[in-house]
Amino acid sequence: MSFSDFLEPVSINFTLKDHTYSLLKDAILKMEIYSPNAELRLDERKLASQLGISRTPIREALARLAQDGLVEIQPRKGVFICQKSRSDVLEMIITWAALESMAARLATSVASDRDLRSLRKFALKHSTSASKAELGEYSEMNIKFHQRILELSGCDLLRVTADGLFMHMYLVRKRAMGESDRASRSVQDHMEIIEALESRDPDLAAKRVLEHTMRLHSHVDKTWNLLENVNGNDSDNSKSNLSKKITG
Amino acid sequence: MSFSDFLEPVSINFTLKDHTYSLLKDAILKMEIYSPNAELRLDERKLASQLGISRTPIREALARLAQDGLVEIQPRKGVFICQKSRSDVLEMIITWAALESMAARLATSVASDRDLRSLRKFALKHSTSASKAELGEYSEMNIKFHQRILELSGCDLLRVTADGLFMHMYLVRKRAMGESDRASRSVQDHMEIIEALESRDPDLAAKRVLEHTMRLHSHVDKTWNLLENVNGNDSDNSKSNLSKKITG
DNA sequence: ATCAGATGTATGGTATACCAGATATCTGGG
DNA sequence: CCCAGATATCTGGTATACCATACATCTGAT
Repeated sequence: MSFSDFLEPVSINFTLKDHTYSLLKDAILKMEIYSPNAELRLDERKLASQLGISRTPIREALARLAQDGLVEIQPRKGVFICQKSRSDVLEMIITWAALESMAARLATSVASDRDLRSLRKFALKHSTSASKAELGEYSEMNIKFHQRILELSGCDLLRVTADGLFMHMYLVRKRAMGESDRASRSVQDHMEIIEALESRDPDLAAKRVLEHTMRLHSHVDKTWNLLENVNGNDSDNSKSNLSKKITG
Repeated sequence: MSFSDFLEPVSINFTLKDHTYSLLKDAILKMEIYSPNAELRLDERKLASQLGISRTPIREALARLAQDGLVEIQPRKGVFICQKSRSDVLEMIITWAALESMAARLATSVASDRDLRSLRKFALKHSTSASKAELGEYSEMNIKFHQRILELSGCDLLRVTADGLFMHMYLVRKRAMGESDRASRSVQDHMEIIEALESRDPDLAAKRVLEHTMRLHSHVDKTWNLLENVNGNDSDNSKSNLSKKITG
């Protein structure tokens, strides 16, 4: 074994730009952007010196993050992490509902019996964590369940688009999600969704996913009460109690 | 009137980066990217000299376009305009259907009678151009009609997300859309959608939008037969004839 | 004491130089 | 004539210098 056999290249196609993009994205998603002392401003030069690279790849990464809606670049002012308002979050949930409802509709046609059995098994396995109030774990599995439905649709664009929304939901997860009384209802919903998929009924599956997700909409609508000051008057939106109206 | 009164500033917050982004985006959307002699590669230095600016703002604009999925940046290879495969387009239509169907659902609750009257008037006004086979005009109005429904949902995220899809559809409009026998059916569909909205029936409105858009899916599925060589084997996708299965 | 204007500084916007990988071209041996 | 290896060059990746704006601070006049 010669010396050069140990020299595995660092990974081909590696670019600082892409690396910085993931790095910044993860950092933003992990940080508590709603804590009162959160530093919302990103200083290019500071980031550059912290990461030990120049500003160029950082600026390109920031341009991508801005396109994602994660940060806002104000010309000659600075780049700031975007805080989501209640109505932003409610719109995300609506859009998510639209996508996943369609995914469920597709899944009744294209998912295999094996896939559905696997989904049921997954849901059952994690149903206990809901009752035990292990909310962190449950929340994690909850997301996975929904992502799985998106995957089973076979439509990658639905999945990718929804992933973009989940990313933002992750930002506000601690504010909007996870109360124990919702978890048991959620488990029941999931089972009914699986049954609809198994019965290969596109309308029923779509309806159940829609209703399930719109229950989250109602919940967030009622319980979002934090730091409203940052975005001022946000309570006049006309989507209040929308969930019941539109699910027929 | 003094001299300086004539010196109107160029427009505040103007940046070359943003300007270049719109410029390149429009250029890409307008060009015939499927013509056999289309130049798919974008040369940073060439663009820079053509626009008379440096590479930096161009690179930032390209980073954003890549995030949009309009171009692909291959590290140390080059940046290329993305050609859409048939299955890409079919997935876009599915996702579009999901979004607009939800928009119609919402619109039954939040759109005013006045808005709906205006929509009906708009559809009637342009229904003639369909029969006159003025396909260019009809196609334009067709898009507008659908965008209007997205607007009437009151959910900006639905609208914005769908706009991102329309943008891509624009790229392939000459291949996928506009045959005169579809136009008259389309007009009829539109009227039925408006009726559903006016009757304030969320399920019916959602269903009719879904079926309408999935008819486009079927149409593209059947008629997409161009330049398949660029993306190789693309006919094995399992979404063929999906439209009928999933609309119940 | 207060505030308009001047000045300084921080920070994003842009241009440019240089580096490195990828590809095309050349060249010499077989 | 063909092909492997060397070489040239093209082009994207990165670093850095410089410019312009926005904002803070200072200064002096009222």
